[in-house]
Amino acid sequence: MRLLLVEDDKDLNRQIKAALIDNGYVVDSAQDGEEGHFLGSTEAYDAVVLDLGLPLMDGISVLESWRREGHKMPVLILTARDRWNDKVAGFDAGADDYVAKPFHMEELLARLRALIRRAAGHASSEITCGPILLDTKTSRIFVNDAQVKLTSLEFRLLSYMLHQQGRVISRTELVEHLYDQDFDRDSNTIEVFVGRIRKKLGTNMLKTVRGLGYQLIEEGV
Amino acid sequence: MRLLLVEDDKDLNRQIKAALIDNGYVVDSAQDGEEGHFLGSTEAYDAVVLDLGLPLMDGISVLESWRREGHKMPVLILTARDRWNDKVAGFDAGADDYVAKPFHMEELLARLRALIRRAAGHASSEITCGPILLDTKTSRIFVNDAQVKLTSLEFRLLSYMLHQQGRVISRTELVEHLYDQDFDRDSNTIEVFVGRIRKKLGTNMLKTVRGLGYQLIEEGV
DNA sequence: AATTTTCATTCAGGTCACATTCATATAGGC
DNA sequence: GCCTATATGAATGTGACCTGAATGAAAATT
Repeated sequence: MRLLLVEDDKDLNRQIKAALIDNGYVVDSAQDGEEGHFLGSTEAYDAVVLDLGLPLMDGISVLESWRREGHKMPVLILTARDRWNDKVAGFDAGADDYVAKPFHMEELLARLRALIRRAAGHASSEITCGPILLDTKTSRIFVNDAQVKLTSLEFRLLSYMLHQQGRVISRTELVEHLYDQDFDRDSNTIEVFVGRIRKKLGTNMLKTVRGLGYQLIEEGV
Repeated sequence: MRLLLVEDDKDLNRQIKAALIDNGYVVDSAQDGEEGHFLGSTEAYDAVVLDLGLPLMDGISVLESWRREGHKMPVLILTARDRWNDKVAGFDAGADDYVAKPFHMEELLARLRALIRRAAGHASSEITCGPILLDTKTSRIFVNDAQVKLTSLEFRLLSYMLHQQGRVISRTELVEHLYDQDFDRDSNTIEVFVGRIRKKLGTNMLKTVRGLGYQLIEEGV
């Protein structure tokens, strides 16, 4: 999952970014409203963490601008506690959630998890696809109740496909969500990972759709 | 919009219910966990406001139970401020949002609006033509609920004809939509594809209009 | 009915996308 | 700092599927 973090406070930015990366997200970060707006408009993110008090361009304006341009990614707003009128403005500008500073990192992470899985259309924190089960709070994968041990990138790839299950996902989309911005896309790493995941899962649910990409689908045969 | 409110505090229950009704919602309310769980399991709600501290059955258990049963309606949790670990548990149980008591009614309403708005974006888009069904999300074709496996170009051709169903579509139009620009149009690939699709579908709904092209039409065998 | 045109069907190359394997680079843990 | 686990890129193999030609069937035109 690829996230955008827009926060001008350097320390806080670094701190949040580190926590997100620790939790397996791919993170781009911006330190002012204009850069944040630009990134959010041009790159594909699964969610955004957006501070409201920003230099150059206000957070609410950034958000309104995205929504006007048709970007629908979930946005979690970050701002000072007890400015609840800001919250109402934020929600009406199209925010999906709100966290008051100072906050516990666990809460931010929990809200992000909820946001991302809900954006994919899943209600509970466990995402299943046939015999495959992903527990999003512990980041573990099970097949028929037996845990499957995946490496970091294997997990991220499968996790993304579980969130998007059913859809046909192109290799470029996978690359965009697994790696940050620049990536030398001339190699066949995706194919290699798909191969390894298939072997570890022991099912043939991860299908290839020739010419288009891959598809995770619940179906025996 | 129909909402369920589960809150044991009588005053608060009445107060929230009144505010919701004022805002045009239809509201059912419950005063304990068991009643709340029963209503949420048996009735169809667009969203739920759920207190955590409840008699008879705890809020988290109610929520987990719903999710296990497959109910996907958005749930907003209500509980005492600064019990942030409750929030984490709530989100991981499948909550979509959280409001701390005491709260401003405007905030609750704003969050509910955001929740409902977001949940609305998940209508599955399917296109049908008689017994043929195209699930655009998963890019699959079904005939009488049996999946038909098509190759990439076969799929694109049929998909285009489904979108244009009823119209007579010339071979050149098909070629233009299947291939980019220049194509050595001296071969009979379209005819070959049409033949293959007809065989796979097993219906004769893909008619040929002599001299003009093809037409996908809903009409018995 | 004969001829011509248009469409259907079958089939065998040949290509390209994908799978697989391995060797090397890199990172992370102790 | 070493060692193991993991990521990466290249080489090679393999099969699916697109293509085009050849043949056959069905309309349409005479």
